[in-house]
Amino acid sequence: MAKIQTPQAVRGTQDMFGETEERFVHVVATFERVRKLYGFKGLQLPVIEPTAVFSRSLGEATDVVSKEMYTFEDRGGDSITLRPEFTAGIARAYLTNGWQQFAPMKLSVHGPLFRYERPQKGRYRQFHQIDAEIIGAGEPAADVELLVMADQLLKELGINDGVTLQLNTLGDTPSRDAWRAALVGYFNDHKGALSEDSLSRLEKNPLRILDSKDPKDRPIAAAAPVIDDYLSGEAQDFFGAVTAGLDAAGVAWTRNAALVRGLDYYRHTAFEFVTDRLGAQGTVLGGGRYDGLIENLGGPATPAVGWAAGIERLAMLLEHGSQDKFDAVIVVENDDRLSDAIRLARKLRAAHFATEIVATGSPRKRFDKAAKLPAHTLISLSVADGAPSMRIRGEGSEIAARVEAFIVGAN
RNA sequence: GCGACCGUAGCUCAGUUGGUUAGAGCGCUGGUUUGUGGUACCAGAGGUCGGGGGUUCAAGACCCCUCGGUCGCCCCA
Repeated sequence: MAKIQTPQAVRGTQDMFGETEERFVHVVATFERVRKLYGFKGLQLPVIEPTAVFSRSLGEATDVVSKEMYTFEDRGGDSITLRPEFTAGIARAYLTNGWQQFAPMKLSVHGPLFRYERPQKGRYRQFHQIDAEIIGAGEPAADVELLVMADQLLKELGINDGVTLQLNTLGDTPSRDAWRAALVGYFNDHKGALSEDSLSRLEKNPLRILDSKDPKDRPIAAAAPVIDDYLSGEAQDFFGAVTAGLDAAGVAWTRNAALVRGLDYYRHTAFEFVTDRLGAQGTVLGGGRYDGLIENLGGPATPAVGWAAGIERLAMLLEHGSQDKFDAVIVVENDDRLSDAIRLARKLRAAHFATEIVATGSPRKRFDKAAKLPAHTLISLSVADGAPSMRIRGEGSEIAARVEAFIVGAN
């Protein structure tokens, strides 16, 4: 008989288990707790959307739309896309459900996203993000609230060490356009010294030359025109209000004038929490104000601001995975005690003690097997001199004391 | 899309310039030992060396293709 090839996971996907899974869940649980502290409502959204949701918001011709989305035709002939981001889908839901009536809305989501990219450290084809948005709020206080929440989240996860908040403003539309024109002019004057990659960026996405990694581009980028010289008074006031709010909240930040967004719908605030501990994928959490997006989707002009963070990346930064521990492990050292063990386990679990039974394999080795499980209490059931015997070994912790007291009380 | 490195038991890996029946540790199963105990010893199961093709008397080692993994570039909504 021919041996069949064992199926493999799709490239760029992962099966999370054990410590990896526990870290992942911990990030989500922490996010859920923190976002409630700030009054953000939860949202559950479809994973698939009409392709137009993304092609219209991101721009038909961009690489991300043309090359990096999972797009397919369904059986009815409609073009469907696995969501590559949350923001566009949230904006779509806002419009289709008429949520203007609730504006301003503070919303949070988390779940899987899909991008057809080459996997590398902290980058997968199916990845997961937590996401927070405020839609319908045009004032800088909304930006501040979102940033303060992000800062608290990172602190509660214990990964704020070595993470810095980089902040920039892209200005309002006139400011941004003027700056962009000045940059294109400047880079055109220095064409000869730019790297090959940056020459093509000059055609497609000139702002990106500013954060080029190529050492050839660095000095040119460093001397490029800065947004500050092109900011309108209104845009300056807006950015000033954001930084003042952060200072008032005690959130540390640094200005990064090279922090840009490629898409035109971004306005004003752009930010990234960046770490040096994840190789090339340094951004841990990023976002900004996207006042132009909802209009791109055919809706009314609606100011909005938000951020998203990769759960896998956050999980990788966690100090140590808190391994789940059993409250009690019951060892059946003599098969005659199996029923007793089942009865006791049932009682413990009903009292909300996480309990495991070890009753398989060589009876002589079961104790060793059980002792290797992470547990607060180890309960051994055996038969000594013809009489049933139970021994409890606690680790001396408060939980162990409660388990022991419960067992004594229950018998 | 481009580049570098990698792919040998369930896991972590060794395998000498190609040369008999492919190894270790951990884990697993069984036995012995110990007995308020996470010990030690013995034995066993488990591998068509990611897959396909080629070179050779001979390939886990060399060549080509392919599929995965890792890291970087590009991109980054």
